[in-house]
Amino acid sequence: MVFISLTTGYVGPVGDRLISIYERLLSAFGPQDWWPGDSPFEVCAGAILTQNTNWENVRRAISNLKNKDLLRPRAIHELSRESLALIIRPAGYYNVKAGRLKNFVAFLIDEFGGNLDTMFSMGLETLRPMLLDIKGIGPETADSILLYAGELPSFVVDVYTIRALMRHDFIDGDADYEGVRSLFMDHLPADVELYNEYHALWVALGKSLCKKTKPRCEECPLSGI
DNA sequence: GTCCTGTGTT
DNA sequence: AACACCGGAC
Repeated sequence: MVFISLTTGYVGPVGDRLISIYERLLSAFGPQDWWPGDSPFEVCAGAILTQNTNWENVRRAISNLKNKDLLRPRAIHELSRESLALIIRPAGYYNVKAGRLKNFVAFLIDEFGGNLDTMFSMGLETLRPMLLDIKGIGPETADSILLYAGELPSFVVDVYTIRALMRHDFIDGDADYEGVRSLFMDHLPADVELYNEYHALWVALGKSLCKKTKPRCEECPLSGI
């Protein structure tokens, strides 16, 4: 099926399991067509703004930036943190996130002349540790930028992924970010479209059924897997 | 473990 | 009024 055309080799029994989970999610929710962003830079900004924040509030903050023609690296670099904070206010944590956005664009401008194509041409293994060195860019934000803005095959793990995997006993309670990311990357082909869709499907599951409180487990497409 | 914060839901 | 929201720094 889809799996065969994506596969570069045998991915093992764990990979087979991960693929069957993927196929169930895809059947239940359909293709998600992420990321909601008109440009790679918008995706980078969205990845920072959505930290622990619902997407609707992020969308408002991005809309504010667009309306002022400020959704550009140079523009954000030249804005004061205080001014930027007021503009992204709907996203919450606005003082923190204004600093984080400016940290990212300072890195982008200093290291790559403000050019995202140049940044992503560094490749996954080189770029990921560089992104993680930026204050305010943690593993989930870095992987979201790499995968959804750069189209580099870095699997994104989030609270929804962890929660669902724990509820189905695929991972235990002390599982950390890198461990769960490795679970996917060590057993699946390094395929951008697969990683894109798979993460988006975990989010679809987490928002609709596998919620923090009052999960609707009886409707779970993964029951009995 | 605690802090950072607006907006919608319960 | 309390909780939840595609985290990360300290």
